[in-house]
Amino acid sequence: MRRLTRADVPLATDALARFLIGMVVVRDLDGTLLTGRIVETEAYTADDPASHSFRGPTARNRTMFERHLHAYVYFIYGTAYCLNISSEPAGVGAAVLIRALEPLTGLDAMRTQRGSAAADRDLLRGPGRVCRALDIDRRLDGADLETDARLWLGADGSPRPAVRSSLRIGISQAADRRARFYAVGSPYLSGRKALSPDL
DNA sequence: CAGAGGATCGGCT
DNA sequence: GCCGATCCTCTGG
Repeated sequence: MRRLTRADVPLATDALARFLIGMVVVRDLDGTLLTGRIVETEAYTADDPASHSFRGPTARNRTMFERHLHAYVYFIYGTAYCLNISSEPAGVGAAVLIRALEPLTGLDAMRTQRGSAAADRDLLRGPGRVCRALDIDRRLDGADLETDARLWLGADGSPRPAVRSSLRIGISQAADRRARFYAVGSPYLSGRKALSPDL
């Protein structure tokens, strides 16, 4: 598995969100590798009222303003963390939300983290589950994914899946933007089935 | 300083 | 499908 560098990936948010479908999230838990293939993302741009960055930098969202390939991790609903990858050059507040992964390796460790005997299909289906299973929380906020030992992105040379777009999930502002991207036909997607048609 | 609301999940109907 | 849990962050006074 080759580690992705900044030179490998698009700067622009929507292009990055699309590019990341098929890439691999690698979480190194003291030498145990938990990995999953990205099957679903959402783009949040600086001019998007639904984006945390829309009203400018704050203590919470500051890593959205880092240059691309930094981890932006935030806590939501008192119960869940969400993992994002910052996009765009430094100073522009934008990121890609990782919504779902197909589990590849370390499934037993993921179940331990989840604290349940979840089926493979449910281990990483949804942004909160991804963070629970991969032990991702605010400690990883701001991590540089090009150099950090704990969390990085990989390319394993597998064929690129077909990608389609849809409306985003759980959004009330700018709800009409088609900024969700998914691997067509993947059984590991979150959300209602109607949002992820195969054709 | 108080109040509202949120890029969710799991359990129940 | 709906509802509650749970708490951090931002906003306004």
